[in-house]
Amino acid sequence: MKVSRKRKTLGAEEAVERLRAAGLRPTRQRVALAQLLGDAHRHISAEGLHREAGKAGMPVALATIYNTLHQFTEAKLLREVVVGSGRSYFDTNTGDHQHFYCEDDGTLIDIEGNAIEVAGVPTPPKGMAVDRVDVVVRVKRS
Amino acid sequence: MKVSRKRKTLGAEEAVERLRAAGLRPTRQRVALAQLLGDAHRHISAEGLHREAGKAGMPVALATIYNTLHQFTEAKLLREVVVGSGRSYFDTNTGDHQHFYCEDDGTLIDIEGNAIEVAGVPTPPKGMAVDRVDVVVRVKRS
DNA sequence: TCAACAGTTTGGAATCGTTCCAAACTAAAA
DNA sequence: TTTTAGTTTGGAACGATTCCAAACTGTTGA
Repeated sequence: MKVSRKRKTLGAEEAVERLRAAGLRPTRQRVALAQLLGDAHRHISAEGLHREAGKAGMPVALATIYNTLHQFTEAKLLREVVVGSGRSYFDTNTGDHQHFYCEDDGTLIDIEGNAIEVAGVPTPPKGMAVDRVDVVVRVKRS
Repeated sequence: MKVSRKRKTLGAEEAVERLRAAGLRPTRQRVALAQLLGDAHRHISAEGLHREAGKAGMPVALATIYNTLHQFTEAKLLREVVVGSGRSYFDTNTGDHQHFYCEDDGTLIDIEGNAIEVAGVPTPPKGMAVDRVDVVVRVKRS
């Protein structure tokens, strides 16, 4: 039999709270998605979230999923992780951390930010400021 | 008036040489592309190389560009740099180095490998081996 | 309370970069 | 040469994402 692990979702009020705090109008769809994204640290794709919303009985148009994901990212509720062309993940962990990326199956695994360290980043070109330093440790089945 | 800087391309024999060394049959198209990629350190997209080949009077089908770019990458003649979904660059610099990525205009700038250093990469999950550590320093116009 | 408006959602079409395909071609081996 | 295995081609197909204009809905303030 299939073991189904319970996913910790947010309560509606809590979700509304977060949206307001981020300056986003708490629409039905945004609240639903905020609830689904919940509290746990997750790496999810637009397609995946779309499917989940459907299963959870609160279908949201794919276009809205994309809009929302980008708005959430803008509002620092999510962080976008780019690992390959055509493979974009959204990470509910917005804290300081990096990732292992398994090229074989496209899996992402967190690396705690206090474990890894990047030293020697040169001064950015004139008129530019560092926004973020992304580290992707590409691993392969050995 | 427009100043046109001369791009250093490879001689045909030199290109053939490289291809043979990499175990690739030196076809007309591969030689042309190897010549265009030349010696200088460049960051180029498939689309861009396709255009360049056309301008240089040796048009190559886009499908061939993709094939070739991947074969060259496989053969370590190029390195693929992923910075955003749907934006894949090929780097003629296959040595140890990392990149600045300007989110505003999609530009890549090299960071010498001996300047930057990543410490504290945890042991990869069981059965996995580190293939490469990619660092992308995202910068924005300030 | 409700009208009005600005912001949001929607499905479907459009676009983008990339890959696939089967037929035509070509470098290298025999 | 001929043969053959590897390569190239244009166009169709693809998956992910964005665009669009019409319908809808939080929010504001009368």
